Amino acid sequence: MATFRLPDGSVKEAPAGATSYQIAETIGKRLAQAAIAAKVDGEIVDLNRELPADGEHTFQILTDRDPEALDVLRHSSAHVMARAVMRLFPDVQLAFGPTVENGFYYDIDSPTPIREEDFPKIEAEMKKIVDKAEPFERFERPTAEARGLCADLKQKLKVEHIDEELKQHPSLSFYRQGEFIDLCRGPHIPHAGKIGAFKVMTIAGAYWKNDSTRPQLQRLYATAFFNPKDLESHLNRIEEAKKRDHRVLGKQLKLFTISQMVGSGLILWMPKGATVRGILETFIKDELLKRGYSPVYTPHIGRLELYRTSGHFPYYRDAQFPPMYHRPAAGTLDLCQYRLAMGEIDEKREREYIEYMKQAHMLPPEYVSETSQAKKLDMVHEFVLLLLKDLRVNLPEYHRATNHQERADALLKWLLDQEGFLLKPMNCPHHIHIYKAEPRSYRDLPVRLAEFGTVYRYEQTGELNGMTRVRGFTQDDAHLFITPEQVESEFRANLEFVLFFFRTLGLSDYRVRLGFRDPASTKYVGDAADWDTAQKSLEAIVKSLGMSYSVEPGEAAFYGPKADFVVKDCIGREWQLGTVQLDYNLPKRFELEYIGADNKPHRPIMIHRAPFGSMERFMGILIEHFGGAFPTWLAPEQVRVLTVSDKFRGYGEKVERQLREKGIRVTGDFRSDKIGAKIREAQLEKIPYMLVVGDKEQAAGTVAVRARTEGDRGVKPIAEFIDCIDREVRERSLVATV
RNA sequence: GCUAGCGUAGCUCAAUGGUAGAGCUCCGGUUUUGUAAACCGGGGGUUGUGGGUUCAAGUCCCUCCGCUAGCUCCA
Repeated sequence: MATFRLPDGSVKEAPAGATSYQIAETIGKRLAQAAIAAKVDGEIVDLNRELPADGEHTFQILTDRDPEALDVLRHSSAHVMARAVMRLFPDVQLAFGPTVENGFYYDIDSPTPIREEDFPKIEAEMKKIVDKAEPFERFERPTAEARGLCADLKQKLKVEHIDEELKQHPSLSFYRQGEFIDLCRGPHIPHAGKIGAFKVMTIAGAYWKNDSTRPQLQRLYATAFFNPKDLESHLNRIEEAKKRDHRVLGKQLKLFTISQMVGSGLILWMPKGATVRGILETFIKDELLKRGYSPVYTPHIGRLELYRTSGHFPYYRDAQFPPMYHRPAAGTLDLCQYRLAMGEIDEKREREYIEYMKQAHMLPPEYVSETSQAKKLDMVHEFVLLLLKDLRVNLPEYHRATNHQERADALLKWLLDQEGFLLKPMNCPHHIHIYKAEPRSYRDLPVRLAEFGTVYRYEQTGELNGMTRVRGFTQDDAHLFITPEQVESEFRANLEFVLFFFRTLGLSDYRVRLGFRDPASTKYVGDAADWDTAQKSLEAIVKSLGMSYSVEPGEAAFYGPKADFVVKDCIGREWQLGTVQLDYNLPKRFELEYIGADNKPHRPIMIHRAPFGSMERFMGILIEHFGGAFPTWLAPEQVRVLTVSDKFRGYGEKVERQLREKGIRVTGDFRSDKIGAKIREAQLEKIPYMLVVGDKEQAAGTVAVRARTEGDRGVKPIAEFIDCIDREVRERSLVATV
């Protein structure tokens, strides 16, 4: 006999073999009918799973009112969708079908591709399944037998998954629903009839096991709810959110544009967007000066050698605009040098190199088809010989070299003489050279160098997205050079700095991510001890600030761990904004020093930080955050003067002039339109204040104030309105106060 | 980069394989107006690019470019 404690504190006893459903029945018939699943000792289980035979347990019946039940419903819906797809598409291979934030998906490999026009068919088939309300039945098989069952069902991906990851389990569970059997951990709803509403949303590609070297499957996204009303309101919410899209508002409100001619991912800030950005930049600059930062300016390009030293060029070669060399041949030889220097590489790196060569339009087919690494390197070598001859480059050291590494070295030596330049992908190497420009004493530290630094990265075409993912952007960047004792206070100050900005702008919906090193990956530089030190102090600081955060291995920068502030856009995608990064590695690479109190040289530690991240991305998120309706202190146009008829133009101009003299961003609409039309236009342009002037106002020297959010605010003397709006701006108020 | 979808006037969208059209914007005029759209007229297009099929292509097929969603990547 086991005892189960319910949420209300009451206790139920159940004999061995009893199920959650049976307990629900003892509580009430209606509850049993409404039950979706049960939660036993914190774990969600099927209603008809056998409960523990003895001991004391916590127990809860989940109904459609529990958010966790919705997750169970959606998981079951994924099975229903897969079942429908299998009926409609022959020889379908199933991969994974988990739930996600607002629904679920199933990864599918089908010889005939699924397309959007197939959705109605799939939904109709799903409806048939839901209407039949067949139960989900769980059964277990020893792992070897389970593998056999998957093989019998011709589910190759499931077999592969068992072989790769599930082998160590003694047995595996399946769920059967009618003719459909799926390897699955569960839990599930009792029967398909519980699915009240569903909709297939989109189809997209997704790599098997999220690995770009594996085959690409089709990911079918859908959502499901307990009742149709919830689905409807979910779809409405999506529609509403889309209206906040910064790409739509940016166009409507003339904040920014992107021209194909200028280039993809390159933002053209229009006057209104530039005004908002300028205000934000001034705001940051003022705050930085208060906090002991020194402004610097550095150029947009730098010598390639600089980025070879920092590691940025070799690490992110394929994500950069191609290097600039005076000699066209140098670019080609650079690629060959890169390959020779890598030597024999694994399949994954080879694939990356091939991708990069494709990008450079320099890929001989025989290189791709060649399987031997040694022969590939020989081919590159032959190609170099050809180039050197054709281009009349005299390189005796290359010819004397006896192996590919020596050849790579000889080429590199030549390349370094060629004075290649790179559009800067990062500001840090430049700032480092300002630090290095003079001897530093421990008394000078921290040195805090700040710059709105514009950087360029060649992002993959599929990644480009409005202002949030671009190829040229300006970071509100700064680099701090500090002693080990200063790590904690400086890091803490920076996190507080980011929080201050977010608070000022009313950004409260963010999460903090601690990006740590993935010990299994080779992409990181520096020794493990430095990393451990850095990661431990970082986590301790974040913890002491009382911030909630998640530690994510593999999310670190290649030179150090970081704390990122992550926000969501209007369609739920996450973007990294502010970031604070701890770096023990670049100071080593650049041999940075300061003279300590002991009169001996010491190595400083660096902090990279950008509270906004990039002006472009931040602006994009801010547009969505405010729905394009900026608070008065940020609004590109704060006030519009509207004349009731153009008889009052003279007075309107006087009001406009008085406001402009006080630094208020104001325009006048003196056209011969009706006042209603002018108001409508100003409302649509999301201007915080409209001042209506006509007969009465002209006579009394007043303005009739209309706030965008509040409507008519009554008549005020001009001077009083100026005082009010002035205060609102100085206080950086997020709401209208006039 | 990959998978799927989409590219028609400055913007939002129409147009069975058969003469490219509407609303807004813009320009000219009339109107002189009191808190979310006054009226009349006009301009505007090699239907993203290049090729193909056809008596005939915005529409069907191929190429490239761009955009959208997702995946991979993200210093």
